[in-house]
Amino acid sequence: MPHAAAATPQLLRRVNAQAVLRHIRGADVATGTELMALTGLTRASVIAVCEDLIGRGWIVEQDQPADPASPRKGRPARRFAFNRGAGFVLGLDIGAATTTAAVADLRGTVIGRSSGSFRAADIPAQERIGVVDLACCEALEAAGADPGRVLAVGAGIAAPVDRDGNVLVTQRFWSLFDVGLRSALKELHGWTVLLENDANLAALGERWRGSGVGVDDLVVLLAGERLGAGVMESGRLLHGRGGAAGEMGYLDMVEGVGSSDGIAALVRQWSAAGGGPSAGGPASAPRVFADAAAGDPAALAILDRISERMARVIASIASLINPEQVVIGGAVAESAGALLPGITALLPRFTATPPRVTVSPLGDAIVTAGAVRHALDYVEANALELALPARG
Amino acid sequence: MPHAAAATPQLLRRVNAQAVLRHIRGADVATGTELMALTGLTRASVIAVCEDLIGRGWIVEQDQPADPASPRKGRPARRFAFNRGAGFVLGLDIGAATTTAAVADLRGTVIGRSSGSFRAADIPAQERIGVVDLACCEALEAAGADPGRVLAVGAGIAAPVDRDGNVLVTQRFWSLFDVGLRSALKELHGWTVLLENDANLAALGERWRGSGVGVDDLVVLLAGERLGAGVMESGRLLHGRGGAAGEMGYLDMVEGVGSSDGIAALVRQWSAAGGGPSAGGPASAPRVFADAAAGDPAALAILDRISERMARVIASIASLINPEQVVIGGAVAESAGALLPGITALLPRFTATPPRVTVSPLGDAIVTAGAVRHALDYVEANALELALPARG
DNA sequence: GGTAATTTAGATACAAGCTAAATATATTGC
DNA sequence: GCAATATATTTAGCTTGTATCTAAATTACC
Repeated sequence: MPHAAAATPQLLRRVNAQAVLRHIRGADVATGTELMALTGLTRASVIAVCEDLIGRGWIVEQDQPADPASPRKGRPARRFAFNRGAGFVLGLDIGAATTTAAVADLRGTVIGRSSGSFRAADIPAQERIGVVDLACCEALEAAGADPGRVLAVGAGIAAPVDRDGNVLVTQRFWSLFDVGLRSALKELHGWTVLLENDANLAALGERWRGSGVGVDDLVVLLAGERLGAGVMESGRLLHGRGGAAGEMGYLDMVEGVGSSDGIAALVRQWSAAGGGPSAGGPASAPRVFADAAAGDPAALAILDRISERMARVIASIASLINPEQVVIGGAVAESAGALLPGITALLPRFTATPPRVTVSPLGDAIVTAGAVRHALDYVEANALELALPARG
Repeated sequence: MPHAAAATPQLLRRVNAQAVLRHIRGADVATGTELMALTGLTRASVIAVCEDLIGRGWIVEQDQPADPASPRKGRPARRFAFNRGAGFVLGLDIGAATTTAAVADLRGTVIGRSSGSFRAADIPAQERIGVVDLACCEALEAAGADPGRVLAVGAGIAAPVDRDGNVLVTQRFWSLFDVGLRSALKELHGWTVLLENDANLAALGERWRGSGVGVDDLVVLLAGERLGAGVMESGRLLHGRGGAAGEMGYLDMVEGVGSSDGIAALVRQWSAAGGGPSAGGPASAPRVFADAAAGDPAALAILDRISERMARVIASIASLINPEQVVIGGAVAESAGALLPGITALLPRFTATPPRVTVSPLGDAIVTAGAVRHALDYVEANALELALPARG
């Protein structure tokens, strides 16, 4: 049996340092007195902790601001600021056809971005990894960030990933890809890669900087090339046994209707109508919506039909998970706004606990935003264990 | 802003005492050396912690066993044992028609049980509370347990309860009942009542002492008077925004089929066929199963139909939550065994991640078992904050 | 411009809890 | 009875915390 780590005095420092760091991170700059109030520690302890954190590189002591704007009495306080440039994180959105990499500082501000496309669907894993690596390096270059200062990489893929960040072997394609990707980036740059399902990352992103800020029970529908849901309950991502929570590809059949009438079909239909990423047909989404606004019965019927399907899916989620809010994101999001009133109106007919329904404002960046957040979560949780590379 | 409790040296003792107590609870009796190995602490600390726990009444020092069966060399070790009689917990199953109370010691062994019925559906809350209180007192009497030594009361009701143990005001009937129940039991006996949804408690019970032991991603379908699901993900109960997670009453409509064909109808149909609690019609469940076994086409058709409905419900859960196992419990459980092969065979057609499906072995006690576990969880989590009443 | 008031910083004394190492105690085996 | 063995207890020292007192730096005021 493994040791249950004994609580030694050092644990106290770690706990208190985490608390202090969390507050400084949230407040941009903090004084000892503020930290005393926030943490409940004495001044002596707060100062000791801050000195510790300065030594580790996580915070820096700021000069006194020469601004007469805030003239306060008494001896000026030492000002401790979060060192947002102590390192960087990468957020990756690895799709079937393209990959996007985003570089962010430790506050999550994106300071570099780059995309790359895969030449074909059946290229060898080595080439795929090369495209991803190139996107990462280009994004770092654009940000002026040293690859050696990347503390973690969050990566979203369109496959189930369990809560330990592993892809099931049964997912043959992604499995091979992943094994190679993770070890390749580790060997090339020494990076730690944290894999997650793309819909789960979308949920993280939406709760962080989307329309679900502060919502603990949140579901994000990521509809585009495929349909997946990222489910957060009590502020935590749900994975299920094999990471397949929210994989609704098969819901079609469950609905008891022919699969040609199900969700996947809905997305296809929508896409064919110009709402999806591969738009271009004569019946474009804008035209359908315009026609509907003008009162065209055929266009209205299409919208009604789509709204009802969406409402049924959301109601099914509401009955099982009871989220406070459901966000529609992904490629279909830009067209989804017009459907909201219809969906919202239908929901009470299908569920006793209808959630608020919104459309994601994050657009294409929904997965990379979540990937950045995922990497930051890891860095923040392990801050005191991670050694910051010395400033070059 | 509230103080984030500062980590003081006392926290160490609390953490280590919890760890030691947890191990002693699991091992029945432990020596200092064993605890050193399990916790990673030094002997001095382990002994100090144990002395502390003895003083608080949670553990007792056992006499040396005069058994030559285990003749060991060296100085005999002090033997610390969990004081399972330091207090008691109550587990309540509060149904629409009846209430059952179970008394258990701190190991969860049920040592007393009693039930009571409500005279009618519309009796005043005061009378309802009286029935519940009487069942509690009778169960305690049967167990020979002093009501003053009850440390917590877990109570399951057939309504949504949020993760703080509160019933939504919109649930008018249960809301009134609960407010009265909680304060009444507090005033009468000083008990702390922990409310939970009955299906959620069924999940706790099933993971504790049912067919889901050790399963972290578990769903329990509680089918009887109504249909509800208790969902555990990563070993935690899911509540959702208002505690309505798993309330599948409305799934009928979502399935896109007439509600007369849905789940509630399934349960009604099953019940009418004698599978439910209100059995008694001429077409009893045993007869249907017997006929089916004899090859009767009509009976076989009924079973097939029910199996397919069950499979669709479970598949819907599998697609959204991806549990490792689904347990069928409640009044229909006794008849459900015969359906398992059919359900299991159908599942792969409806979901890519079919869970293992089993039938609960807990019978009527499924909710009280979970209620006891719920109360024990509370007691164990707050052991060092709870003052044990002095031995009478 | 000196002085009081105010606010923060730093230093000292002490308490809680843990480790480590030396010493004491109780039992078995010969 | 004595060695071997396993456990218990004691003592010194480390880390981290609190509490309290004194020092420093700035503003406000006369």
